[in-house]
Amino acid sequence: MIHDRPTAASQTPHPCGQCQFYEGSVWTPIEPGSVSVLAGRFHRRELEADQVLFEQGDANQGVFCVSRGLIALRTHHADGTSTLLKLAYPGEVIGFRSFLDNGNHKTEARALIPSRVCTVARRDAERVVRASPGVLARLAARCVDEIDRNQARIIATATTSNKERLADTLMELIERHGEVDGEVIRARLPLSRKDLADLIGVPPETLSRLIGRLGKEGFFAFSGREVRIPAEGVRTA
Amino acid sequence: MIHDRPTAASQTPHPCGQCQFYEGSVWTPIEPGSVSVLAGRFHRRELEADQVLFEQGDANQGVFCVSRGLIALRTHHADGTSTLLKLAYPGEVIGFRSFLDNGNHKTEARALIPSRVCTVARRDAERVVRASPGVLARLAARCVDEIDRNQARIIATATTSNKERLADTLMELIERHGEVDGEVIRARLPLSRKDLADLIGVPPETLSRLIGRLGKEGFFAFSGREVRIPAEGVRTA
DNA sequence: CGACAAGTTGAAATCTCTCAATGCCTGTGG
DNA sequence: CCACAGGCATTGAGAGATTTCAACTTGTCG
Repeated sequence: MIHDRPTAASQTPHPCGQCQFYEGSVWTPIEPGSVSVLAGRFHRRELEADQVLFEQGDANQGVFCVSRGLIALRTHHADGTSTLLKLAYPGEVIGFRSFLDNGNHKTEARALIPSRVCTVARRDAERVVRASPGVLARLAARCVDEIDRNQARIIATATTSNKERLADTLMELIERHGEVDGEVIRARLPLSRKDLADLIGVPPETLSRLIGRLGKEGFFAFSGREVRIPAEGVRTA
Repeated sequence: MIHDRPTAASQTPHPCGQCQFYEGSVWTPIEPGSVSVLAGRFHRRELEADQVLFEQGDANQGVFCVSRGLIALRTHHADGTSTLLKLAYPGEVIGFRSFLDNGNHKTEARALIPSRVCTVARRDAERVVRASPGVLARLAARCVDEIDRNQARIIATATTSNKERLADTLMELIERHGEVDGEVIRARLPLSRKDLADLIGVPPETLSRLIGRLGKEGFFAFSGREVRIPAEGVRTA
């Protein structure tokens, strides 16, 4: 393969150049010749809340970067139930599992709130990866992150009670979605009770009771999808 | 980088050439020039039962392929408990997480039975990966396998009862370790009760009771580390 | 044989699940 | 404006499963 050498004249701007997550993106640095491949067929997509980006079982269409909003990755089981496997925040890459694997998506990706996603089509992504192995290395790094997260979840499930795990999950959500409001931090959870239950791994009734118990203990205060905690030493991204 | 072209005279035999898992190995195919790198510093190591290959927290020393036996990957928690995260059978690659991530091992690797492991030292592995991006792609594929396994475990924990999960785990173990003996399949489990309990995610006492219940139901018959099931349609690798 | 680890059993407390009923919220149609 | 359907969420109650701690048994290895 012949790599284009950058010249002042021929240089195409990197399509992710304006992205807030350009640093740390899997798409940079790459061979100059690949920039035009990316720039050409790069695609930005707006999703409304509840809109599906890809369905479980679909053939992989490419690699997606979340640039705004929040995407939920779920698997649906034969009996109609589903498990919420992951929340993908801005800066995260999704669809890379099936991209690397050349197979079908094992999860459904659905926007929880209005979101924006940048897509690199499969064929183009493959071309860029071939020319720029660094991209593959960075995708592998994302895999490693995913492995770490999943293992942390397995360990948490094995070693902590449901109530603790709910409290931990809430703290993570509050870090992301909370805002200081006087003496308290207030967060509007982006999840339905059902989804939150899936995340903890209990049925919704049990979640409801866990929330009731946590509320009674006083640290967390719930009202619908809103949670409040005292403002003390909690970093709110 | 200049790639050696293979010639009848200069060709070094691939060090994994004799390995039962040569096909499907992450180390093949590679650039001919990398073969001598591999061949030079390749290292084969025999482990006794219970011997440690690497400790949790150690810096990554390289990439390991299990060629015989069985390696357990565990994490140790602050409170002294531990979780058995994975059983690595012959043909599997371990240590790639920390290799890709350039970090420390998050798990301890310990032989459950006498085992053999082939090692490619970190520096050499890096060299080969740079010259042969295909290796990286194959490591990424192993990552994807790992992600799939972990997700399957998360889903199983969330959707099936402990008893079911124990039965499923036993069937997998029997597939690997069982031997047909007349009307029954007999397997000697390579795991202590404690490890088996870790794998299911319950304390040993609960495991003991689960085993008791499964035994009473009649399909499985236990005696110490041996399990027997009726021989019917079960593939025994 | 004896000591120590591993595994099992007992019993009470706690937690969770299931299923059914009720409450809450929202959007629609009269 | 109101009533009401439909979906989500909570609550109740009983059955079932799990945890914990302690006592006891079994197995193993010197």
